[in-house]
Parts: sequence; structure tokens; C-alpha cells
Amino acid sequence: MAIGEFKIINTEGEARRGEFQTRMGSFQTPAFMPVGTQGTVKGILARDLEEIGAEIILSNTYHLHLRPGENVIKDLGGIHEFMNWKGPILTDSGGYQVFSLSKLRKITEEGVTFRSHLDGAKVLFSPENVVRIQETLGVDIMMVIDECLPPNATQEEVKKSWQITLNWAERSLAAKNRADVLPFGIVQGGMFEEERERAINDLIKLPFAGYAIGGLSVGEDKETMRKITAFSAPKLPKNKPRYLMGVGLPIDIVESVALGVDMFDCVIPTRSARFGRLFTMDGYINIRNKEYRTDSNPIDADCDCYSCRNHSRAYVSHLIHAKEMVGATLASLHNLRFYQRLVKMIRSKIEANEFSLFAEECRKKWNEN
RNA sequence: GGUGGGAUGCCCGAGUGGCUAAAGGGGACGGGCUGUAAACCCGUUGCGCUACGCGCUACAUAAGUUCGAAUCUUAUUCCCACCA
Repeated sequence: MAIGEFKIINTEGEARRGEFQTRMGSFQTPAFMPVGTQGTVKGILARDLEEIGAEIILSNTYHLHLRPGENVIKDLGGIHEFMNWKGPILTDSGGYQVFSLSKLRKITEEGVTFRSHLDGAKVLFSPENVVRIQETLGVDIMMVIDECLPPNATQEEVKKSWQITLNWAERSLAAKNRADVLPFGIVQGGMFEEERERAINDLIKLPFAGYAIGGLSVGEDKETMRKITAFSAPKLPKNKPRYLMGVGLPIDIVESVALGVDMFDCVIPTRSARFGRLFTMDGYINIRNKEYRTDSNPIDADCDCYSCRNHSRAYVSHLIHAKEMVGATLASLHNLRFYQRLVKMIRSKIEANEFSLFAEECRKKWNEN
């Protein structure tokens, strides 16, 4: 397969089973990318990412630019060498930080000016800068800089915003130097179908290697998130991967695959793990709860992760209560393995044309609120 | 044996006449977490109720002063420091 090629192996309804090729290898879709913001998936050794079954991971342009800086990473052999992760890496552009660090930034025509959350220094994130940083890092997939708005933005604000994002997308493509760093465009448009539609129509005219749905899972209600995903995903090119940024809970992944999404990333498995929420096929448990303090069972009897093979719920519970680092690690290993087992299951179900049945079972078990 | 200091809710600890069921930690218990400024944040934590209110019981023990005491007085018990 050529770099940037997306091969669809089977479809079932809107759900797609595919494979995407990057410079550092291919990954199967639907895919879940563990989040490694600062050049590490929190609590996890690179060695263990393989065991978890991750095929691609995400990192962050903004964070790596501030520290240690893309040039340091380049001089040390590029991001794969730096992290010792030899599979594909996608970097978010810092667009999410436009949202999450909104108090520390200013949007201009040229780009986004941040006040570094580390030392307050002024940093300009222009489309051109962000492309250059990601090419310097040597990532496999780079996201264009975008403006991610809060869910309560008005239609007028949304319209103005996605037009800036679109303009930045064009400039990003124009600034590209490396053919082996694949650019992904991002659809914004807030919670308005009308704006999403226009943003999509304009964005898909641009030759991106993949298209992302951004601006969701930012605090809107579940119904809205589903509605916008259902509206947007099928309108994106069929022959390119579709990436729903920042999503989500296990049920969100199942539902979104059913709506035609191929790629996901989310901090939930790692952050939840550190805070004691552990996922199983029967739903999640809060390992901090009293009932687990003396529970000799593994976190999930059906799981093959390192934690479940070697330790009891009582042990993990104790470590989380005691704030021992290994507690966070064992919990993260488990949750990440759960997510990878989930997408693997989804892939095999789509191949067998049994995904819709599987999705129905998940809905029953995980019963959204 | 002498002198001084001290005993507060599960633990540590603030509080020296009313605004105190008693600050603040910790622990415990529960909840939250969606392109990570998150090993974080929030709530509850004396008992009982027809509970955003009421009634009990509470600051070593007992007795007192006072309209009113965790706070003042006396006695007792225990702890700590130093001196013999």
C-alpha cells in the first residue's frame, strides 16, 4: 500500500472496516489512538503500548513545541526515535488547546497567539508554523490548526470561526514540504447542521489524506453529539479515513463507528484509570469503592492485560488509594487494553457483518443516559 | 519529689465567654472526568427526625461562676518537658 492509501475491507451500513498506510506502517480501522500528549501515554512504557495492542498513538504539537521543542526532538532522531515508539504517530495541532486554554490565547487572522501555560511566554501558532513543527517532529499524520469552539457558541460565531479554520486549512496545505507527513483537515461548524454542511462541502474540496470531525465532545449533550456526528460523517469522502476527535466513552465509539467514523482518540481510558474508573464489557467500576478493597478477582476476568493476568482488584484498589504510581499504570494498562479489545472486536464484527448486532448488545449493556 | 506545659470530632490540629456541631489538614465514604495546564476536581463525614428545618449529645472527668462556657474557677485522672 502507498503512504496515505486507505483501503476499505468491508462495510456494514455506514460502518467501515479498513486499513490506512503511513510512513511508519499501517493501522487497522476502526482504530483507537491512545493519547500521549507530552510524548508519552501517561503511565505507560513504550514497550507496553505494543502489548496493549495499540497500532497508532496521538501526541500534541502545542505541548511538544513548548517542551522540549521540535528541534530537540528532530536532533534526537525524530519523534519515533525520541519516544521509542516505531508505529504511526498522529499529532493534534494545538486546536484543542485553543479551546481548553481559551483564557491564554487570542485568535487573529494570522493564527492563534498563546500565552504558554508553562511560563507565560507568547507563542504564535499559525497554520504555517504548525505544519512546520509537525514536519520537524517527523510525525506520520498531522492535523491542521483549527479553532475548537465551546458548545454554546452562537451560529454567527460558529460561522465566522469555521471559515477561519477553512482558510487555515488551505494555508496549511500550501505550507507543506513533506509528502510523507499526511495532512488531515478538520471540520468545524459547532452544533449547527447548516454550518457543518457548508464547512464540509468546502473542506472536502481540499486534498487531505483524511478528514476529522472536530468541535464535538466539548460539553454538549450526548444527543447533540450523535446528531452532528450522524449528519457529518457520511458527508465526508468515502475513500478517506474519518476521524472523530476526542471521542470517547466505549459506547461513543460503538455508536460513532455505526455512523461511519474510522478513527478515535480520547483521554478517557488513561485519565479515568488514574482516577479509578476501570472499564469492562459489563460497564465500568470505580476501583476506589469499598467493595473492591478485598476483592481477589482481576479487574476483568475476560481481560488479557498485564494487570488482569497478574493482580487483583484489591491490589489495584490499594495502589490507587495509596496514590502509588504503579496503581495508575496498572489501571491505565487495563483501560487501554480494553479500548483496543473493543475496536478489535468492532473490526471483526464488521468483517463478519455482525456489527449492528454487536452495537445493539453494547447499547443494552452500557445503557446511555 | 519539684516546676512548667497540655488533654478538642476517626487521626492531626485551630479556636481563650455568645456569630461554634466547632477553622484547616489527613483519612474514610461517594461522585465527576470525552483532540490532557487533570497521579486531578467536587460533595459528605456526631446522633435522630414528619430533613434547605427541628431536637438531642458533644471539646479528659466531676462540680462550679455566668443570661450564656471548648473557652473562666476548683478538684480529680492521664500525658509531655525540664530539674532532683
